[in-house]
Amino acid sequence: MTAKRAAPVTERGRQSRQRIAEAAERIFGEKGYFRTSISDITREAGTALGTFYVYFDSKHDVFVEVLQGFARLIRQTTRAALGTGHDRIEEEERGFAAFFALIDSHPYLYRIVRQAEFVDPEAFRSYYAGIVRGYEARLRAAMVSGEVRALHPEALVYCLLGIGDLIGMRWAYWTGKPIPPDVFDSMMQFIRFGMDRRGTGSTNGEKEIPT
Amino acid sequence: MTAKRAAPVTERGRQSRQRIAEAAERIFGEKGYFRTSISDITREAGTALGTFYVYFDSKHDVFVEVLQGFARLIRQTTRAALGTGHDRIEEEERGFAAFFALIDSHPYLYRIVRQAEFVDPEAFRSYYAGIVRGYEARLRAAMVSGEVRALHPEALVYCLLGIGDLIGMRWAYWTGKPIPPDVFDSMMQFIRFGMDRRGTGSTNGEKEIPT
Amino acid sequence: MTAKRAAPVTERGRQSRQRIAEAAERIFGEKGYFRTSISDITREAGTALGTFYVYFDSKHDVFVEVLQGFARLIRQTTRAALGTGHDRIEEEERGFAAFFALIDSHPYLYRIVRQAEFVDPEAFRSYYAGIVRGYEARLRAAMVSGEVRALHPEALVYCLLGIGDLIGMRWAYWTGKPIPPDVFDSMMQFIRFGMDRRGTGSTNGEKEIPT
Amino acid sequence: MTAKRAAPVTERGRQSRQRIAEAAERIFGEKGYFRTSISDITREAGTALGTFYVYFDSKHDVFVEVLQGFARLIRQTTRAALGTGHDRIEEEERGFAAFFALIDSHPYLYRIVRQAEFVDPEAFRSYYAGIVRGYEARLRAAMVSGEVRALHPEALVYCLLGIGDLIGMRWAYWTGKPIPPDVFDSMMQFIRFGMDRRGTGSTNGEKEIPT
DNA sequence: CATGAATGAGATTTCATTCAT
DNA sequence: AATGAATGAAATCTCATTCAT
Repeated sequence: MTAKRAAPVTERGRQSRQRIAEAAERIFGEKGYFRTSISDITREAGTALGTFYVYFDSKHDVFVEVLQGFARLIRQTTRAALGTGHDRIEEEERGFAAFFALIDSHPYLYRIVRQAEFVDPEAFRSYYAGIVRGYEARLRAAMVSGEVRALHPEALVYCLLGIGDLIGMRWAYWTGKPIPPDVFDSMMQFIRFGMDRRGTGSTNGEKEIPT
Repeated sequence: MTAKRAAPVTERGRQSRQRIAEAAERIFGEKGYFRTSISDITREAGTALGTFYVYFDSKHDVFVEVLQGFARLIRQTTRAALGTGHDRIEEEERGFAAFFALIDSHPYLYRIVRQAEFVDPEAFRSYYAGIVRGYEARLRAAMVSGEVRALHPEALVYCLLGIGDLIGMRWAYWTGKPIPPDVFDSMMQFIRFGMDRRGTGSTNGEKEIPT
Repeated sequence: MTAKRAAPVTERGRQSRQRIAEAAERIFGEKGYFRTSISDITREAGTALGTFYVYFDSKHDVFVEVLQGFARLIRQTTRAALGTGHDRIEEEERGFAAFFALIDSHPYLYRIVRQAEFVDPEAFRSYYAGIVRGYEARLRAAMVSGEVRALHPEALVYCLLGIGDLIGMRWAYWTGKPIPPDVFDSMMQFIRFGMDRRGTGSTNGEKEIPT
Repeated sequence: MTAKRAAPVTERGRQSRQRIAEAAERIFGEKGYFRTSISDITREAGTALGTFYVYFDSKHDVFVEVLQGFARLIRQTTRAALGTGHDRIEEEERGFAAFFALIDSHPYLYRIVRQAEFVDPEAFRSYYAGIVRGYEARLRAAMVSGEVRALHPEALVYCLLGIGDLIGMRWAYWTGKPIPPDVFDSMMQFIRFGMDRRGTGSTNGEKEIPT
């Protein structure tokens, strides 16, 4: 889809393409998109410069591919956490834990997402849109079942994503280590009280939620 | 401070320098740091290319200056909201409102902050550190007075900043319009329940907060 | 050695690199290092500007390479004159003749050496050091065999190099023609009496030479 | 003569001009002509950039002035050594000693001369021509009186200048210290035997000197 | 006289991309 | 498929010089 160039047919070709894509991921993560040159990528990949253009049309092209790969990965990972908890809040907790574990094991990819906004705003928005869509649907369902309280479900999604983004940036990304448990607990406490309807029992006197 | 070049001595020089800094702010906001060239800036400022180097050492140099200017602005603005509410939560509300109004009137600056991470990670972190410091101190005070609940005050700060960041991105920055009231209300409800100790009365059995 | 850029792999690359190095030699000789621009060099070489940077890191880089090439050439040439004369003085004569012939056929290179001092003092000194080392060793040997007189062998070497430098500058380089025979004879007479122990027999009463 | 700009009329102007000329001398000596910018000079002089052009037409202009100042100085210094020795050789010795002392106290000026060749070949040659003229005349006189032997007086002058140049470069300029006595003695021994007719008594069978 | 702001031509360098082999 | 040489547009930065005050 992304690459207009012909997909490799031989096994050797497939390997070359993959080596380049993986090298791009590492270098983008290390130096950032704009400071990365094609020859940085091919040097890392151990191929000749020209080989890049056998498989990709441009630097932008490979960037988008890497970004989409990460979007897929993040969805798979968090989705895997679904259905494992007793209630919505527990699932949130597992989802966040899975997300942080992902950042931890793929710090480069995290950085790639953060800069995608400036490389290709369009791609960046659809990255978010893809995540938000499913997330919002699940929260709405939980609202219906009375587990979750929110005046504006999409706003709630962005609140949650924002929390994950910055806690992840501050502790996982900046320190290069796993999130400390007390930080995680503090964050989850905040989230639980913020969204859990039953946990607090306190919706008395509030404006009613628009469906 | 930032610029090693001599500060302008005459009024004319002062004006030129400012015209360039303001032009840089606009262009960085529009095109992003990496896609902006010095000659883009001077064209916008209406000066010759060389004039840029009379006042700044590099593109990076102006960028940091602009970033620091915004850091100052954001602190002034949010600080102005302090002491105007009856309690901590009300002050949070006013602080967030002030922040969103700021993004609204300076969308370029918002974008500049978001990309600072890739331009100069060091400057980006100190930008955050400067904001976090005061914020965290105020929250700790509110925890002492029993208004606010948090297991880990710094984590709470990053939760709140994350919410502001993404809600601001999604509604103020992406749409170019003020935050819709229902989004704002939903966000504030989430925050209020998340951090307000008294509103919920439910701190029973929790780990005690480290001072 | 000098260039950090990868050496050319194909024959075509080898030729391009050499064309550029040779063009640089000519232009440096004509206009001087500082007045030469990279595009002067590539224009002379008949390549695109960017091609220069495929093979060299900077103007300084080629310069040093050209200088080292000349150092090699000068050593080879003068060394070829060795062992052809009956005695040390005759060898000096042949050495000087060879040196002047070299200047004559490579006036550009001569100019490059003279300006190396200001381009790269370090490289300039090692150029001299390389020449002095062998020269001094040969003179010491001739002192042991009683052919040559000198209180301080290294000083003698610099005297001889100084003579060659300035006579070469005045007659070969400035006039663009071979050294006139009478000038050469006069110089050699001066040198012979200056250093030949047997020719004069007059070391009587002098401080003894430190071995 | 050199400066086409009006000579300063006030005392203040005279001082400004001199401060700039002296600053130029230092900076040219330190960084070399081509790496020196006008603003380097005025910064060192403690004046504004524009002030330079009140007194000089160009960088080249001030360079030539500095060079000529040194030419004057060197002639004065060596001439002062004349008439103080019993014979020509003794005068040579004093002349060389004076020259080396001069380099020692003005290392910058020495460097300026050496690079003049590449800044302004014309000025460089006349610098040499000015020195050679008087030098050669004195040697011819000494030849007539039978003190000195040379087949080609001008060649002898260049031999002597070459020796002074390189010995000065190697010991005075490179080391930044006075010439060691043994080096000086060795050099003078070489010169004495090389040119002194009486010291060796050996002009027998030589071609006669052209007057 | 002195100043310093302004200029713009020109130099160096990078790099995405094309292409012949 | 793979290579690496070649390209030239574009970006950054410097600096001699002019000029208004």
